[in-house]
Amino acid sequence: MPKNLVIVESPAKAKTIEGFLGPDYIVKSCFGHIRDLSKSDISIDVNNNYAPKYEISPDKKEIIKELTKLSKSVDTVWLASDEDREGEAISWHLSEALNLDQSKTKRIVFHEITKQAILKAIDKPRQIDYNLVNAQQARRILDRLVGYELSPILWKKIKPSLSAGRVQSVAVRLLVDREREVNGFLSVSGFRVVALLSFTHQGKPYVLKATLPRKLANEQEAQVFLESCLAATFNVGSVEKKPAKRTPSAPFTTSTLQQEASRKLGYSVSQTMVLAQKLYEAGKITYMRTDSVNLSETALNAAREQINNQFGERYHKQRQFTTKSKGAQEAHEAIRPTYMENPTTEGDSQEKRLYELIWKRTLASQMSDAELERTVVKVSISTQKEQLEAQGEVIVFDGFLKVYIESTDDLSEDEEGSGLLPPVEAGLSLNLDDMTITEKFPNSPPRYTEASLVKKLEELGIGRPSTYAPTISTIQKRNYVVKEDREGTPRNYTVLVLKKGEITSEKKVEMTGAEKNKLFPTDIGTVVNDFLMEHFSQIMDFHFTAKVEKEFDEIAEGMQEWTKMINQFYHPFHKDVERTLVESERATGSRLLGIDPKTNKNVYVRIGRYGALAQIGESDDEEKKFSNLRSGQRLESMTLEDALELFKLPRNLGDFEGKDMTVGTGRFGPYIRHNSSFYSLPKIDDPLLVDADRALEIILAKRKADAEKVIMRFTDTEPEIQVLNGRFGPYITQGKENFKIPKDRDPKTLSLADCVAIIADEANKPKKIKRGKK
DNA sequence: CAGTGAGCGAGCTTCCGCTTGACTT
Repeated sequence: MPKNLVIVESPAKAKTIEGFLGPDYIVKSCFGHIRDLSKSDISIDVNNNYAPKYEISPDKKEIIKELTKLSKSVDTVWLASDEDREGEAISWHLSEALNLDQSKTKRIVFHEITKQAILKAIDKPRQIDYNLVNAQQARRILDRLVGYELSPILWKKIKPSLSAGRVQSVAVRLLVDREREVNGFLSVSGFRVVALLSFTHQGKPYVLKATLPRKLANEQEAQVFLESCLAATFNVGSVEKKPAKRTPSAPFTTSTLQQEASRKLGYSVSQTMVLAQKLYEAGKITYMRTDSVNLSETALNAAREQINNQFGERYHKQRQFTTKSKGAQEAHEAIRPTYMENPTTEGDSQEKRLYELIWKRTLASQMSDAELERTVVKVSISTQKEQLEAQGEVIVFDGFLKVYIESTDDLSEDEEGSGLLPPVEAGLSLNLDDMTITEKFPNSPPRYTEASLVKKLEELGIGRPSTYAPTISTIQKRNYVVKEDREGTPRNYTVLVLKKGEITSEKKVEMTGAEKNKLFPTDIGTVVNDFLMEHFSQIMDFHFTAKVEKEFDEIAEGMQEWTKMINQFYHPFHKDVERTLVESERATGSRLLGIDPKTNKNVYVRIGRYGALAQIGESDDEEKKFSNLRSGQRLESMTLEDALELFKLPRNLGDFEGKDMTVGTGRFGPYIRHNSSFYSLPKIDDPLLVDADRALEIILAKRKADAEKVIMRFTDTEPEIQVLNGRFGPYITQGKENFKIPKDRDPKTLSLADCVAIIADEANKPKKIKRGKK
C-alpha cells in the first residue's frame, strides 16, 4: 500500500510524475476545480459577509469519492495543484472536501515536470496560503455577483436567456466599438507616385522602382506632377546603407499560439486548443494553457544542443524572456516541445503542422538576431525639389529567420523596403520608363478575428489562458457576435500614367471592405452593449478588470480583507442594479428612420420578439405594419429607403384556380405562395418584378416535377413504402427513412416484395464508419 | 419553413476559471 497520495490538476501530469516517484507514492488528478458556487442561484449570502455556498461540482462527485477513500489509506496527502490563485484555491477546496487532517496534509508546488524539481518540492512543503485562497474567492464571488445580477436585468429589459459578465461583455464592447469605427471611417484618398527607372550596368539592363515618400492630395496635383516630369532628367542623388537587426519573438503562450495558428495555419481559436491538447496528452508539448514565456533550464539546454547540431554555434543565442501581459500568473512554462530534438511528429496533418509551428518558434527564440542591411536610394528630378526614394533590405546573416518568421495582422500596403536593390551609385543617370500615379484609400481599422480579439483581451488583462477560447464561443453562442465573410463593395479610383512622353488618365474600379472570417456584432449584441454602457459603465470600462486585479493582488499579499473589498464594490453596484430595474426603459434598439410617404406615418426599425423588424406606424396604431429585416441587414445601417423596400412584399399577383398568387421573401429567399403551397423563386427572378405569367410558369413547373417524383406506390397494401425520384436519382422511402436502390435494379419494375427486401438489406448494412481517423 | 411583433404568468435562462471526456454527425 502506498504511503503517499499526490494530487495534481491534470491527469497527463499525474501519469508523468508517478513515474518519477516510485512505489511509495500514488499520483492522482482532480481535474481542475472540484467545488464551486451552486449554479442554480447566486449562492452568496450578501447580508452575511458574502458567505459563499460551495458544493461539489456534479461531474466531480465520483473523483472526490475516490480521492477521499485514498486519502484515508495514506500517511500523507500532497496537494500539488498549480502555484497560482486558482491552484491555491483548488488545494484548499480539496482539503475541505476531502476533510483532510491538517497534520498529514502538505502543500507543494513545482514549475517543471522533472524528477529533480519534484523531489525538491517534496523536500520543501508548505501550508495552504489562505491569502491567495481569499484572493481567489474574491475573484470568484465578484464574477458571480456581476454575472448573476446583470443577466436577469437583460432578461427583463431586453430578452430572456441573455448574459452579461466581466469578461464577455467587454469582449462584445470591443467589437461594437470597432464596428462603429469602421462604419464611420472617412477614407480620404491620396495619390501615390511610382516610377520605373532603367539604366545599364556593365552591359546589363536594370530597373529601379522608386516612389515619392508623400502622397499627392488630388488628381490635379498628380497631373501637375506628371507634367513637370515630362521633360525632366533623373539622377541618383544618394545611396545610404545602414545596418539593422531583427530579434526573435518569445516562445508561445496560449494567446500568441492562438494568434500565430490563426494567421499561419488558419485555425480557429478553439481548433488550436483541441489540437494542442492532443499534443500535450501525447507528451509532445508542455502544458498549453499558460501565460508564461519562461523556458526551463532543461529546455534551454535542449534548444542549444539542437541549434548547435543543426546550424552551428553561430546561430545560438540564449535568451530568457519576461512576461509582460497584465495579470499573468505564470503557473507553467511557455508552450514548447518536450523533446527539442524532434522537429516534427507523427499524427494527423493538423496536429503535425501545429507541432512544427511550436518547435520552430521555440527554437527560433534561442537563436541569434538576424543581421540586415537597409539601403535608401534617393532619386533627384531635375524639375522638382522633391526626390523619389527606393528602399531595399538585404539579409546579411539570417540567424533565427532560418527557421521562423512571425506574421502580423497588419495588411501592409506594399512590399516596400524588402528585397535587393539593383546596383546603383550616386550620380548615376536614370531613364524614366514610366511613372504611375494611383489613387489610394487608407484602410479603416481592421475588424477583429477570433485571435486578434484574444490578443486585445490579453493586452487589457481580461480573461485567462483557459478562458480565451470559451469566451469567444460564448459570445457567438449568445448571438452577440457572428463570425462570417462579407462581400466588398466596388469603389472608383483614378490612375494617371506617364509613358513615352504622354500622360493618360483612367478610371478604374476596385473592391473594398471585403472581409473573411471576421467577427461582427449582431443587432442584439449591439443593443445589449448599449444598454450595459448606459447603466453599468463601470463594468464595461476596459480597465475594470485591471483595477479589481490590483485589489485581488493586495488580498493575496495579505494587505486587504477580501470581504471588505467585495463590500466596497457590491454596494454601489447593487444600487445601480436596483435603480436600473426600476428606471430603465425596455431596450429595443429602436430607431426612427423617417416618414412613409404613402401613409405619412413614422417608420422605425427595432428588435422584436423574433428578431429585427421594420415598423410603419406607432405601436398603439391599430393599422401598424411589420416586416422582418432581411438577413445581412442591420438595425444600425438601415435607411428609410431600405425599410420601405421591405414593405413592397408580399405582392399579390392575381388569381389562379380561384386562389391568390402572392410573391414574398422568407427565411430561405423569395417564394411564390399559392393555395398554401410554396414555390421557391429561381435566382434569376426578382421578386419585385415577377408577374402573374411568370408565377404561373413556376407553379406549373413545380407541379410537373412533383408528379414525376412518384415512380411506384403501393397504396392499397403498404402506403408507407414508395419509390420516388429525388435529387440524387430514384430511391425507396418508408415513413421517414430513405433507402438506396442497388444499381442493377430498374426502379420502374420493383414490386412491393422487392422493396421490402431492399430495405431489409440496406438496414442490415453496417453504418458508415467515422471519418477522420484511419 | 414561409408567422409572429402584446400581455399574463409559470418556469427557465445567467458568471469566470480550473480540468477532461462523453456524446452525436
